[in-house]
Amino acid sequence: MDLLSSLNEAQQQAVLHFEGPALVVAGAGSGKTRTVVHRIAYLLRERRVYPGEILAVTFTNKAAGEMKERLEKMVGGLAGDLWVSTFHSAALRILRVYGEWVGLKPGFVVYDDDDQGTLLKEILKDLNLEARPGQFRAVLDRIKNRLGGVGEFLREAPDFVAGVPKEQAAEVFHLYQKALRGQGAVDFNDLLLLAIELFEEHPEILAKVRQRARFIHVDEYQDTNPVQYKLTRLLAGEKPNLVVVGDPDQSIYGFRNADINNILSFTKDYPGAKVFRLEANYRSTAAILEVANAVIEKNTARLEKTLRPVKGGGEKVRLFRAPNAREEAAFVAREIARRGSFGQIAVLYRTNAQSRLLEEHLRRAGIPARLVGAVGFYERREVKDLLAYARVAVNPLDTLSLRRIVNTPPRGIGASTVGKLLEYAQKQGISALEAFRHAQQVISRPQQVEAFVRLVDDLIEAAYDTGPREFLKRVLEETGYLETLRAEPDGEERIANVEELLRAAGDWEEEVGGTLADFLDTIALTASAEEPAKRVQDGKLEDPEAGGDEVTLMTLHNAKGLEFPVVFLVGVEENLLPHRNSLSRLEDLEEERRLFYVGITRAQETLYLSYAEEREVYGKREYTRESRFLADVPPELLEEVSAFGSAGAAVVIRPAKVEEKKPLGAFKGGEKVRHPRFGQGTVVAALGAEVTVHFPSVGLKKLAVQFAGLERID
DNA sequence: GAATCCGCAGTTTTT
DNA sequence: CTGCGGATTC
Repeated sequence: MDLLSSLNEAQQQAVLHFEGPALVVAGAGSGKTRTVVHRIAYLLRERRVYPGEILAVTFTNKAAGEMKERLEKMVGGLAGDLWVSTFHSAALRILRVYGEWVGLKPGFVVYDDDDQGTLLKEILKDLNLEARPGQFRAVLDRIKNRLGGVGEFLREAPDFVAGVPKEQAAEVFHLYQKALRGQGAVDFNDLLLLAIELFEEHPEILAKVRQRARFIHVDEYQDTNPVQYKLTRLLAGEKPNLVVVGDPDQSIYGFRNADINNILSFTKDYPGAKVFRLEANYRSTAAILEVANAVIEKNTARLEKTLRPVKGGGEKVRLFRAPNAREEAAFVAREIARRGSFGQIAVLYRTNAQSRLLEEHLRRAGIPARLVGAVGFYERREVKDLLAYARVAVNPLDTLSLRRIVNTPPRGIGASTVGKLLEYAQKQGISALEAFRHAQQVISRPQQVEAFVRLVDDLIEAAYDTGPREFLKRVLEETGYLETLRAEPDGEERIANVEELLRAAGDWEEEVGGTLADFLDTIALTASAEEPAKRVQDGKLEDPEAGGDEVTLMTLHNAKGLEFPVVFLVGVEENLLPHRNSLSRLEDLEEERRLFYVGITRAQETLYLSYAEEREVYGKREYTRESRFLADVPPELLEEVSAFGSAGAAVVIRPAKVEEKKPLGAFKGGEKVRHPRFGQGTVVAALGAEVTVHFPSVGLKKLAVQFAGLERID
């Protein structure tokens, strides 16, 4: 297959880039992944680069999987040796090999946000600090995500953070780190920080890894944080063959310390970097793109870029003003019912809390829907309980997990017993499990604890030679956990979740394979958005692949990178989009605007915007008004619809003819044409009455369709 | 030690 | 409104 012929001029240029740094500014729907995949194939085929020298970093495991799949299709078996991974997975993989060089214990586990929160809460409680754990986690993340560490934090933070003096916050941070390491655990941020530490202290290891990453691609570069930036720099080295791909207009993870400046100043950070701009948009109609462009133009933190439609014309954007959130949801359900073909439709919102009403109305209307990434599957209590058994078996030092399972299901080992045993552990300087072994010296009725220790020892033994599925089944058998669940109010659903976990474990064994410890690693690095989606119809978890014709519900953040023929973007109102917590700072407001932009650019054909003038927040009624961002939508591209009308179909209040404001003529991107003077060429983009054509003879030309006298060649 | 009840805080987004 | 933690009761 020809690597270039199916690409437009800008994409080709990017693909042909060989050595040195390059920035690919890839607008929404501009064929970004395609370009990266083709470039890798080009390196392999035309430049004779070994697959074992190429690293591609993506933002999610899902994206990594998709890229790998596409590469396999293009280059076949060679793809097996490529390194395609997220930052975190890559770091973990390195630390599994070299972790001991930076003080990690062999079986260390990765704590997720939940565990991080639990640990933090305990420390705060021990110190009698009245701080909000939620806020405190943000502080912790900040310290860990911005390189400067505690020193910088103490220098630059205000005197009080999360309700406590910053010196005390720093103390909590130290205790937290100590507790983590003490039980052989690392958190998400540690993965990257320790990788950096490893590289800086052991240049020989860095040199080795660099061999494996002579050509580096970083996708979604606009979402990298300072730590990831540093890691990239280290890997790229003195002579960086580094291609970063991204779109500052889609930078929406600032709250997680992603720094949009990483992409904005790439050409300064990497002198001599080439810049390629992918602006031809293959996804959306001209109308939708014009709206998107008009909205994002208002931002200041940008790289100049305008999306150019390949598709023509299109319907106007529809706006529905609902008297309240209930009516808004009802409108969405009615419109969807009217349209049919649910699989093409997505409903996007700013906050997860908004999904509830929508779910309810869709269910009532009998519309099948799937909820992406809401209540994390791996965050459910019953799932975490079972996995805690696995974690203890793999890493007996994991006290957090040990405490979780010690009385789950209830086996007569209550809080006071555990308290005594932990105190003993502390005093003796031994691990919690060791203290459990000495139960008869500590408590008066040690039988239950002794039985529990036997169970744990059995499981530790089993963990050596048992796959995840069988291991989990064994836990169920030996603990009688299922029976306990059955007695609970929503036991049936919980049991279904347990079954789903077993199924997931079985699938993993088939598709990936490995030890129980590997399985835990996979789970730790899987984001909720990548999990099996939740079916709204029956409330149970099912295989997302199994379904087909379902409406997709998700947050704007989760929608990045996806596209749908029909998109409903709901809650376009003040305090929600932009969110109330983002109103005071300009940077935050701009990020909210980018979120709006991301939402708009998900739509291929039809875009609905809606908001509610009244909405219940925490059961309290609140009044709101339309989002300030709506003012930036060109009025002539907006069409207001009403809920009233026969059969409940949306009725256009101000019917305006859907004029083809920018007729595209007959040309489409990729088509071959002949020009009277320039000869044969390929259409790169068609924007309104103007087409951009690449001619081998003279390069890129912008031509007016009307006058150019272009002829299509078949 | 376990079960039940009450009060209050929390929801912005997540690798 | 929900879910969690703490207090109260069995």
